[in-house]
Amino acid sequence: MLKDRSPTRIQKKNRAAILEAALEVFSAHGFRGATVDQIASQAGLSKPNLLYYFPSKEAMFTALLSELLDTWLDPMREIDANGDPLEEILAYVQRKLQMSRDYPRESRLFANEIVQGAPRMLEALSTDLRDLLAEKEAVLTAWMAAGKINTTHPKHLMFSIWALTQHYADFDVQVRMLMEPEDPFDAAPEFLETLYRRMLTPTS
Amino acid sequence: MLKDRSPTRIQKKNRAAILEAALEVFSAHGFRGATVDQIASQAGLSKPNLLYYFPSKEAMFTALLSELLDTWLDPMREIDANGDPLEEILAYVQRKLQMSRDYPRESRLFANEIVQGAPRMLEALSTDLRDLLAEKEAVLTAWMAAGKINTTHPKHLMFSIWALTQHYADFDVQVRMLMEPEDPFDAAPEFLETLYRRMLTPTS
DNA sequence: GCGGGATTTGACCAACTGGTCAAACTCACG
DNA sequence: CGTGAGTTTGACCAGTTGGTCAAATCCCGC
Repeated sequence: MLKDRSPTRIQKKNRAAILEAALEVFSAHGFRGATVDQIASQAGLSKPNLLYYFPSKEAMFTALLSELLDTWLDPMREIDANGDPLEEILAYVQRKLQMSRDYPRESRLFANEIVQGAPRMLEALSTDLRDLLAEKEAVLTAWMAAGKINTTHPKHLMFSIWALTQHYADFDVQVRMLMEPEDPFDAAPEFLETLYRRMLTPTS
Repeated sequence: MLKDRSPTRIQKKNRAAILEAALEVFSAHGFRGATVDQIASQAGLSKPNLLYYFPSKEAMFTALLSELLDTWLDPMREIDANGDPLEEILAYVQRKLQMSRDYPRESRLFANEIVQGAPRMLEALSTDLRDLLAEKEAVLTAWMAAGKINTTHPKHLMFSIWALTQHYADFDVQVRMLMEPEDPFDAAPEFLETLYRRMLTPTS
């Protein structure tokens, strides 16, 4: 039986290996489509051994989600209310795009879950994400009121950034198929910078 | 045994009921997550009866995809090379947004499939969608060359329209959760019109 | 090097799932 | 009507899946 003392060396290594394997499999097949056997073989462990470290498949999934959500929201946290408004937003867009390039599995994990109604994630989203969005929405609104950036609906502005950047990770196969042999990430940064610069530069 | 003569009244009704139920269930749970029993009970038929009309779960899914893909691409087909460039694009964005509002299940069906690598759809996409995109890309390029709209990467422009409009259907739960009690579709049309107007209006 | 907790696993189980099939039922039409 | 094709289904099957468990093995501090 696994006690909840401070984790041993082996526990740390195996839990990490399991979560890494779970990310690989869950992001590719969704919760229902993934099997514990797949995760086990991906992690190089036996199925009963996985269930020694996590009480259930569900527990692996939620552990993975809560471990990743924080990292996933970091680019938004870094938006600095005291920086130059337009440059702050453009930098946020680029950070988010970078996340799609570097961590597409994480993006697809969340996408899979939300498309299906986020049954296991809605609670986390409705606290962490909601609070963070409210905070940054206030920053955007202040910038708009001060005439630093063009006025628009701040929430839809944020949604648009998420949609555009995550699209390159979530719909990767489609985008790559339509762009081959080019790499979508070659032109995407410039495209998005141009788009948001034109969108937000104040028309004095 | 089901012959491939012209369909009887009953065949038409039941095939339609099955595909409607399949759309409901597949779009909510993905291919792997959906069960034939679920589809059967949603359609008000018995499981063996479904398998009388379709040889397998896979066949229901692919029948559904090929039936819907055409409709899904219609808004893009309607882009008129002889219309006013900016207005044509803005109208396309609105048609696509309307699709997300009126047919969110279709959007999520495709999203589910593409996020997971589009294993059963890549072939259709790589012919129908690829050809259509190539055609409309040429139109966009001509408009840009003629100075009718601002110059950007035409493929990324199309991707951005898909990403932004489908986001409201695919991530519906998240968007609604963050906007409640407002309806996202109230402000979305205006937001997207403003965005693409600013993005594409030629800077003479 | 040994004792006991930590870790690992083969064997197993019950539930579920896609699919089959023969028998029953229904319906259109002569 | 009656009859044969079209339609429906209860019972069933084999493979898969999440999860259990007792026994075996490993590993660390003494």
